[in-house]
Amino acid sequence: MTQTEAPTLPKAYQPSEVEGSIYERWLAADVFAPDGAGSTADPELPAFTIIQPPPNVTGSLHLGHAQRSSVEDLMVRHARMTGRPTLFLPGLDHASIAAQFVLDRILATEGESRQSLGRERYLDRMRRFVDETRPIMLGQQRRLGASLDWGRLRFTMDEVSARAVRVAFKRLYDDGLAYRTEALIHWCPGCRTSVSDLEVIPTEEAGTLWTVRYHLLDEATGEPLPDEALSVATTRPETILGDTAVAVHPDDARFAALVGRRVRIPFVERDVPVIADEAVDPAFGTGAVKVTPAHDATDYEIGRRHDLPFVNVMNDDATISEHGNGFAGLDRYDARRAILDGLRERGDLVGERPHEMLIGRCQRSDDVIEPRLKTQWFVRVGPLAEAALAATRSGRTRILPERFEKEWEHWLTNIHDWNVSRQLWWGHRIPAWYCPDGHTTVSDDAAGPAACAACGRPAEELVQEADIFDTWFSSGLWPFSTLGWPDETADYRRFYPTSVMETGYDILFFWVARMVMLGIHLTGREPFHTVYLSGLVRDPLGQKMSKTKGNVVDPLQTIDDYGADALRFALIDGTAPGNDLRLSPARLEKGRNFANKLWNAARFVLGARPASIASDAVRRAPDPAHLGPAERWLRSRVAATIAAADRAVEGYAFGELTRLLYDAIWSEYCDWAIELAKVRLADASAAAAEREATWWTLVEALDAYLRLLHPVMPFVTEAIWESLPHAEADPSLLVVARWPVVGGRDPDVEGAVGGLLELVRGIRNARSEGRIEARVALRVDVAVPPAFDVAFEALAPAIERLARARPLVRVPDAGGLDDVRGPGTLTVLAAGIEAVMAVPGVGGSTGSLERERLARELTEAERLLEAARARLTNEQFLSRAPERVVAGARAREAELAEQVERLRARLAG
RNA sequence: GGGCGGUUAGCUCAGCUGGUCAGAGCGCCUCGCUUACACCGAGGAAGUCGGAGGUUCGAGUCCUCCACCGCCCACCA
Repeated sequence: MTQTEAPTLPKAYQPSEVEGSIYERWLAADVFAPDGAGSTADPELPAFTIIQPPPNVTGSLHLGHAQRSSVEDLMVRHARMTGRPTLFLPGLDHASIAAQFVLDRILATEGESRQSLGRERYLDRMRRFVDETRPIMLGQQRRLGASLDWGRLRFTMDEVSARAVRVAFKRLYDDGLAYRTEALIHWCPGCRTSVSDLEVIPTEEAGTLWTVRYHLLDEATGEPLPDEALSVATTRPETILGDTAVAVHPDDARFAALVGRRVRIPFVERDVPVIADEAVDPAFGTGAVKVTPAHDATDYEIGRRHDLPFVNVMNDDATISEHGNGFAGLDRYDARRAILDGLRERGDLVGERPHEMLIGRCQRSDDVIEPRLKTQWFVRVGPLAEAALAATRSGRTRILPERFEKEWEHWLTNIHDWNVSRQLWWGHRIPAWYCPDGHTTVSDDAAGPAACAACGRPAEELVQEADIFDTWFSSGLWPFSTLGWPDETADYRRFYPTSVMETGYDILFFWVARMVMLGIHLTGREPFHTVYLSGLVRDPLGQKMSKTKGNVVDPLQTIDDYGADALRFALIDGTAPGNDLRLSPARLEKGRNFANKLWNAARFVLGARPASIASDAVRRAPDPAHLGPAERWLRSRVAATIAAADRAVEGYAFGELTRLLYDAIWSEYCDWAIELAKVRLADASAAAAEREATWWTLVEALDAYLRLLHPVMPFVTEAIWESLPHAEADPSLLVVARWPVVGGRDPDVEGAVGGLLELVRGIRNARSEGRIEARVALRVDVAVPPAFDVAFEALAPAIERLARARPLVRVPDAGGLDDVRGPGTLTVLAAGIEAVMAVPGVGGSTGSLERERLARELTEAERLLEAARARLTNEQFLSRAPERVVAGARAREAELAEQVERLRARLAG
């Protein structure tokens, strides 16, 4: 008996049947935590910490999460296998505005609302809600196989984060980097809160540009002159109610005489000055601009320069305020219509034309944003941005792909102060207290300050700020707040600064920039050394996935259909950092098929175990004394693959990593190594030691490939590894096994065996072109050059089988082939090996076929040879190209020359 | 109005610092003897690497310009 019993593994890999239990086994073994019971980390090695964007607590897993988690998990699994202590910390973000948006919609279906519940009841409701949604996201990450350290699960609204937020804010305040002031902010009437610059999406829309006449005042009487007026252009007539000046360019001769005079603003009957300001573009509209300092950014600046009054004409709900006289209470757009009607009646609406413009819309609600004057907390970002820029410029923080560093530069050099106040409820309340005398006390004490810091009034008389922080404020502390900061905890000392921050490029500014700015200021160190930006996952047509388009792919369904490994593979294979990815069924199928291929290769190997090796044998290296050329070839190729995989991982070239493993496993291991091994394993005449060496070589290579592929496809590799013999030093789970070490290469063997494989390919090719039935074995005579001698002798049986060349006859040299060459033969040339295949039954008809084929090959070879010679006759090339390149070219030339010579001889003969 | 990216086989995309890099998967065409795998095997056809210049001994790979497509940033009312 040479074979053991058939393996019990099913014929096709069934991800759904193994993934769940494997994840459970990892958890039970406690291998994800750097200090877990099953960890095999070497505490002497530097820690590797990866920062994952904490998903929204109320969300569910989408492909963006899946992609990021796949990449993050790849990195952390690789690091773990190298023996480094790794930290991959799971977390959830309270996502204040997004969460409120979700809850408000639910409340609406229940006939309730934020307002009807009130702050406390609303927050209670929210806490219950997130308790329900929390497990969803966490469970989904497990389905993907993310090796997160669940024991360190954190939430941006937990007490540790809350404390970090308070301490961070107080530090900023004490350092003069947080201040409260009345300023123009972006107001979203739909969300009833201010939003940051980044949350305003400029949207192209067809608007209208109206031209309005403002009547100049009679300088003597102070009354408006019916016939003397100044025309201004506006796209927002309702802001007329807040106008406190009209501005013209200082050099504009048309209006020079009017500067200093006054006009009357209609409806509010306010008299305002005509002023000169550089900000006015004389070429646009009428050249004169109405100035509404409380509702427009440019006007705000003009207002500050000229000390104009700021009249706020809009309420929180975008209705006109009490300053809008007769229009008070009207919705902004109703007011617009009413004002236009009024202007028409007065005869002061003198122009109206369509106007393409950019309107700011709320990222969340899509409502039109209104610039408004409001008292808010701001973070002074100038010095923080400087430090963040210094981090990237010095290389202490690196952004991948590098091109994003330019955007980073541009954004940080033009950054405005960050409005951190939100008029929402779900979030961290700003720890500022106001006393009746107008003093502000910022405290990092959970209980609040004991007294006003300025006047000592007791706590009872102080009122806490009602606003909460922008959700990104707490997210910005994530790399260190999760490690216990501001305390110098063991985790903080061990894992901070972190290693890699991975996220989508769409939140580079929202989040990454804030983490770097806050991290440097608060901890004195860059929070991570590398920012790896992923591209966005799109649908097969390249469109962004969105619920409204209905093209959203549910990762869980995909995992059900294809397996988590296939999804992970699909999200990584063939991608480059920062490049978007179109996810199609074809990509998923490639991943699934790959997993299946690997599975079946393993089934073969397990089933091919020589009977002389016990089923529970401890893995050992193949006996060098019994290695044949095929085995040496495989070991050398594995070494090459490990080296290439190392390079890919070091270069964050994960798309390259999968490509190369796919090739190595499918096109080398399965297509050739296994096929070669089959022959030797089945050879009853071979010594048991030889069969064992062959098998152990297969096992060794498979083991290495499983390790290399594990970070990408953790489930199927773990499942296979479980059945494979392990070495004494191996742990029982692949997840904590060691990343393979590059072994020695053997160029001679790679060349010799590679040449023979090419011969097989050549024979197959000739058979195919000769339309020879697959089942027919043909005699092949081969002239084997000395370099292939040993390999040929050992692999002749394999060549017979793989090329269906039977008998395979060796002749002393190429000349010997002439004896067998004839009308019924085909000639094959491969890597310096020449063979003649007999084609019985075809008879003389091979002649034209043969000539045709050889002529084609000759033409191609001559073309290449000509090009090679052209290079070598070029003086410039010889003198300027490096030695290595010239030598390569010479070798190439010689090789081609020989090939051409042979082909010519064959054609002549 | 600035800035960035993309344009490589029918489709989706790799090609790192210029010298076997013209590749992969899918699709297509032929054929399937061989108990690991039809989620498979063997063979094949298919691209003047968007266009035009330039640098270089040598350019998908660097520079300039142009054409489409996409993205980011921007206070023209």
